[in-house]
Amino acid sequence: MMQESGTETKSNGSAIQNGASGGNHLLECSLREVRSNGETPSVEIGAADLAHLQQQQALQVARQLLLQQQQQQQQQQQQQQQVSGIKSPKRNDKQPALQVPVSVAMMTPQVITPQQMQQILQQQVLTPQQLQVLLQQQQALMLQQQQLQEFYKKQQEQLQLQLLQQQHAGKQPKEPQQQQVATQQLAFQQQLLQMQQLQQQHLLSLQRQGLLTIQPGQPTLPLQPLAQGMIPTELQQLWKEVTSSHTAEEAASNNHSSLDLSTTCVSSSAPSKTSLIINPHASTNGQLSVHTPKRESLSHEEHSHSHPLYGHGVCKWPGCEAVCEDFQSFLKHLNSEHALDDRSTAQCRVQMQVVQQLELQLAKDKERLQAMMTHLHVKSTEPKATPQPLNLVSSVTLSKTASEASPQSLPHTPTTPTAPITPVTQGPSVITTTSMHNVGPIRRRYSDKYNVPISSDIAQNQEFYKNAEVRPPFTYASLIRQAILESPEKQLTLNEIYNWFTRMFAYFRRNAATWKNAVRHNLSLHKCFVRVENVKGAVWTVDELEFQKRRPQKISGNPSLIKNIQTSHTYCTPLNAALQGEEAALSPLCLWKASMAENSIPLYTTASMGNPTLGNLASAMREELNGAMEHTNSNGSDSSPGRSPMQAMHPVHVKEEPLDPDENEGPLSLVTTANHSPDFDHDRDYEDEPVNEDIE
DNA sequence: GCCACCTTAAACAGTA
DNA sequence: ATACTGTTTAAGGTGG
Repeated sequence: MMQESGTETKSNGSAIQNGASGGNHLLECSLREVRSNGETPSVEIGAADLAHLQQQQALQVARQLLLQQQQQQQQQQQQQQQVSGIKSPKRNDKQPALQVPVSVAMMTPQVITPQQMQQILQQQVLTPQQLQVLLQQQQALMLQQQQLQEFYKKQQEQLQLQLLQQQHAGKQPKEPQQQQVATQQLAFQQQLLQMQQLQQQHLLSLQRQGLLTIQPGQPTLPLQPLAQGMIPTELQQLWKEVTSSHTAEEAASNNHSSLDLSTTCVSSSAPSKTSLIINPHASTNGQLSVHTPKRESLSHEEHSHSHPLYGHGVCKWPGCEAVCEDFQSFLKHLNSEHALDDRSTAQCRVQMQVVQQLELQLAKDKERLQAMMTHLHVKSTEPKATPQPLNLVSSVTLSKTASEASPQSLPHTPTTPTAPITPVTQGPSVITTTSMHNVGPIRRRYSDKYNVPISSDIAQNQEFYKNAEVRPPFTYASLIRQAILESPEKQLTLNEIYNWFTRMFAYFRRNAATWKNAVRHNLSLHKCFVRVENVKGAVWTVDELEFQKRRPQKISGNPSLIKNIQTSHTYCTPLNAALQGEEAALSPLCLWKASMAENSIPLYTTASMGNPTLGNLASAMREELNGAMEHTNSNGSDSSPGRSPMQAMHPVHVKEEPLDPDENEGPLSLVTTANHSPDFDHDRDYEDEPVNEDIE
């Protein structure tokens, strides 16, 4: 799955700036983690996930160990104190001369930085097991160092106390004792140095193995001076950035447990003065504001149903997962366990890093998409030297059915023309949005042969339509019919139809007045839609007979029918025609398939393969394409997943038995009668929803 | 260029 | 008065 080549090393320009120097060890760890992000190559999400998971597991174990060891250390220290008989309430500040200068680097666990870890991940040379081992090694090193640090600090403290006591006790000769302690500390420092060397060796060995590449300008070990504490304004800025993150990214990031690398750092250090000035409220609501970038003034209740940190009775704070029975207890938990402290702040930073990585990933995929589109555009236009628009869709000779698919929407879709919100959406959208090049007519019609059953298309591309503001390649009539048929009662009120549109298609969440008007217009115009007075008002049903009427007629009346008959069964489902009704519509998938088939464009197998969803999409496309090619001119059953067996039927006119159309789940009994053109009802042309689908 | 189909816009009426 | 529902007409775009 991990396909990143690691060639992308562009900096994301981390917003976090290096603080001057604050000496806050706690924040240092976390800050460093975050800052390293600046040079961090983006990593496939899959890899990141893996890393997060493994890190979390390792950290959990590490924390437990750390706790135990800390306790042991305390016991040891107590014993030592008892032996030396030293005790004093006061602390160090006073004896700078005796303080052993410990470099910041020494105080900072020099484990592999996230950045380095990412590099490793990017190399894709490690198996999950290897990663696990690495992580464990890192954790172990971290632990050791932490222990040493703890011990060292205590030693220093002890030294101070001794000195103080001696001072108080009179001017007795203190040299011996001091020297003793100093020696002790010296030895300890040496231990720390050894530890560092050990870690360095570890890193070097990794490097030698090619698992880790250290960037030239970057010091490996004593990592760059850690960012010290941040000033409030910086923190607030960070908060802003965090809370203004893209929704999709947030959703994604919420699913990622943070690296939580800072936790261990935090646990061992004293409270820092950098502790933020952001009030706890802000911190808790800060994430809420993700969706409602407003402020804390909003009551918790308002968010009770959408709090990003609460779901399924569990606290979603990275690495927490505490069970909270209700929202109130969750709030309690949030304010107590995740109040504004160093730890929470550090975790937040890590989360920021996660988000930034996701953003990078998104940017990369967008770029890739652009490149693909550019490439395909050139290919489809240049070689053929056809006046056809770059539009993939249009580049194919499409018949009217699918025709309207693209274009108009472009102007209509204000959102990024390039990128659908989700990766999944990108597939289809790519096709429909190719028009972003603004070349060619806005509207195109697709060939009937590419007809795809609306139901299967919608089912297959449901997520896409829900998330991408791409106009579905179906006529209003088809969509309305689909909405009605999907309902349990096979009948819907106008409002319910509206709701279906908005629920199923992101595109119809805008310009409501326009498309609602169109819906009403279609309901009134087409005979196939029957208004039925109900107890609670009027509902709309579909007269399948009427609906199916026209298609055959069309076919019969149109010279191109014959051709369509052959081709249509290739792509479309007769059943669809019968059951689903408008099969004429072209799904993005089909469009793409069609374009690829006709343009001899290699099957899409790469780009998004790293993404499961895209991978599925791609495979689905391949499947469809293959099916299309194989079944051309054959009545063979259509095996593509989205289609029902009926779809394989010959696309001739399907006649329904005199059954109540409304009760039909599909054309109950279908009788294929070779075209019966006779009854073409010209009066209501619109009823032929047949084939025109528009895509914007 | 014509025709058919579809979309969009708008006017209008009835009803809650 | 307003909003919603439903009908109808007109205009424009697109493909056959």
